[in-house]
Amino acid sequence: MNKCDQCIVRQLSSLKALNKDEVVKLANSKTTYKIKKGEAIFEEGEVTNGVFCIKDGVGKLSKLSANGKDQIVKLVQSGELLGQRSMISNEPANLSAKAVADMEVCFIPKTEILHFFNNNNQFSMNLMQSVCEDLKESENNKIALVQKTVKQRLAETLLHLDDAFGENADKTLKVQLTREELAGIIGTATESCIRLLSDFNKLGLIELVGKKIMLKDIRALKKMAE
Amino acid sequence: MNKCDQCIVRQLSSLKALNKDEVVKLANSKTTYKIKKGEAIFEEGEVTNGVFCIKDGVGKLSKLSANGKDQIVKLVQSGELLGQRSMISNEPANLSAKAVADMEVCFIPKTEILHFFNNNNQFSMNLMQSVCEDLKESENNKIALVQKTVKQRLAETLLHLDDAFGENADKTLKVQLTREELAGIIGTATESCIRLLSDFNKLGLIELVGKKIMLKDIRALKKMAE
DNA sequence: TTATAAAAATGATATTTATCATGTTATAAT
DNA sequence: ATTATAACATGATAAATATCATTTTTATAA
Repeated sequence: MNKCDQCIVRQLSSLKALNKDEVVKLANSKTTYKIKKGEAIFEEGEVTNGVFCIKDGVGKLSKLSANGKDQIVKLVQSGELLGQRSMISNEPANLSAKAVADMEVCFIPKTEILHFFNNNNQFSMNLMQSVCEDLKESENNKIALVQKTVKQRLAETLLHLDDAFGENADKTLKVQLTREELAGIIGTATESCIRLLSDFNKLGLIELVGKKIMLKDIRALKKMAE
Repeated sequence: MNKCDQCIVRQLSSLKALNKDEVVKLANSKTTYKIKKGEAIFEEGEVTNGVFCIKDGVGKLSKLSANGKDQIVKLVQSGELLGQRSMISNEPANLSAKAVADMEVCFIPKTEILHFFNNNNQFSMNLMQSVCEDLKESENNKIALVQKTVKQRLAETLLHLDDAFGENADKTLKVQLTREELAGIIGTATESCIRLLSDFNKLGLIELVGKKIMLKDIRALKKMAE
């Protein structure tokens, strides 16, 4: 009957622990809206007062550095929750969330989430595990960033994008990032990123179809990444 | 009466939310032991089945990389809990924990912690916030690692060590890391780390007292770090 | 105390990566 | 369609950092 019940976020996120009554409460308190590519869901430093469910699209969590570069911390996609950390820590957002592709999101007020957290052990456990998962990912990602060369990081990131977001019918990567954004993920200068993509192209590891990227030799990319 | 009640970990960590009865339960289930400098509390991949309270000493959380370097993710000190993440995620440890200085730790079995988690909302909230804090730190640290030069990272790290662990009577840093460990924190080659310390020394930013490090010009170090 | 190993230090050099300059191609607005 | 703008691309060069070699110093064990 109500829409939240069938929502992908409800199926994939911590919200799967909610019972029928709780889902009804959820559906009544949420607000849905659309975010165009390039627009922000929230900005670093903003008080969000709730979490965002990503129903559709792809977003990036990033932080602007002193030198003006936008470091991308994580890409998020449909099914995921956003803003859990700052809600729980009672702090303004540490990162900005912006749409990389057109998005549809729902906002759930903090009071609602905290109510579930305090009354549904499975939900609080799920939420906890999701933050723990983020922490583990962040730590491992950090190690990779420091210990691998830019070339290795690029190979690794391309494989991850393929794996996490899939491919279009023409075999190109579904998430379409600008070279600047890709550079922001691997933590390098845009020119360096472009140059390496060219190299990969010449080596037959990938194929550049306009701005799109097609992975041609996964095995070689994997070897390069490790 | 019981020792856990007055313990520094009980005062500083999530455990502060426990009531008297719970602390008694805690005291009865814990086991205390000592870890000598260099020894491991647990290793990457190990199933820990509980958390560790750090009563005394300093430890490092690190991960061995393919090229044989030990990347240090975080230093931990008395008052902190260790192994929360893998316990909650139900996974083997993602990182190794080793003593940088002689340590005294208590082990608390998982069943105990989970019981508190499910029956004490304040405790679960505290635990949650502590993981969230770790996540935020990890993300910010990651950004710093990628966007700052090795020189900036070294300056930043020295300031952080001074701030978080304090100084000896002779004004040298209290945590005594080898140059290799320091390099492992800032993510660089040991030689590069040593070379920069020499430079800092010549510039009057720090003074090298044997293997110990004394910060001489905090203001200049801060300027260098940003 | 002496032998031995580990840690720290420094030089020479190679490699990686960033920066600046400039050109090209694609995209969007008029 | 035409112009303006942003994204992509590539060359030349500089700067940062790693690697390898060697020496000095410090710690540790026989």
